Amino acid sequence: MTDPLLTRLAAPRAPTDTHLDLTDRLVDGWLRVPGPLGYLLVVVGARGVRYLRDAATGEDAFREEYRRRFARPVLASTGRAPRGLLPALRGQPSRPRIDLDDATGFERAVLAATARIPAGETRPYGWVAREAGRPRAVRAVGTVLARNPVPLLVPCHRVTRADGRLGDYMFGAAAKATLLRGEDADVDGLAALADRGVALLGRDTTGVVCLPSCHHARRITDAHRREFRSAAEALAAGYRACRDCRPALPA
DNA sequence: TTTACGGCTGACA
DNA sequence: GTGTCAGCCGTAA
Repeated sequence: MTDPLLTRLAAPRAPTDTHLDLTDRLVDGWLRVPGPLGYLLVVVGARGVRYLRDAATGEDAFREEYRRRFARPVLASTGRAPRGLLPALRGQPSRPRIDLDDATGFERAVLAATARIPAGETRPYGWVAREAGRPRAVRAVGTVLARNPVPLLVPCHRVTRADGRLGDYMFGAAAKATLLRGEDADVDGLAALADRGVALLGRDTTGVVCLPSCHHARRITDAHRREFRSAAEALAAGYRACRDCRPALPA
């Protein structure tokens, strides 16, 4: 019904980026900023953060990769980090502007769904696929997240395998665990549940079933916690899906 | 237009 | 418990 292009054209222009000088408004610029695991290289365009990678990549490789991927050059920025970027990288609830104009519709849907995963919680790839409106495109979700232009800002480290293992990560599986622990996720507890084949946790007083990392699940007392190995098992026991973490239950 | 390739998943040894 | 395989699907070349 509404043409996305028209929507964008009709949108009010972004406020002037006072932290950028004229050059930065014409050409994307990269800068080096501290991140949770070490320094990062970040490309900032006039519309927001466009690209972020580990500084260990090396500046030359970083610039080359950016040029190849976005078909445009990137210069060293003379500006400072845009508003909100540094706090967001420190884990504070800050939302720097992110420019995903080059992403496809599917990529944007995947990144948007991933961005909705609360800090300290995890969701399976299949959950992201469902939230993105392509429930069977699980593998494709992995492909999108593997090339997430703005990791950390779009928290792809919170997307894990369906069996409870953490799965792979752009910066390495160990970094994924470190980041999650830094958000106070109970990585070891979740792994222990997964090892026992527990896929969902229910609260018998409410009949609501959650993904194990859901903040509601963490508050279930031992006396009222009910463990389920599958969604079908929870459904058969009369439980309904938590409205926050939205585990997939068969219809 | 076609093909190959994954940060996956579920089923079955 | 672990290993393998086929199926899945959006992208890039």
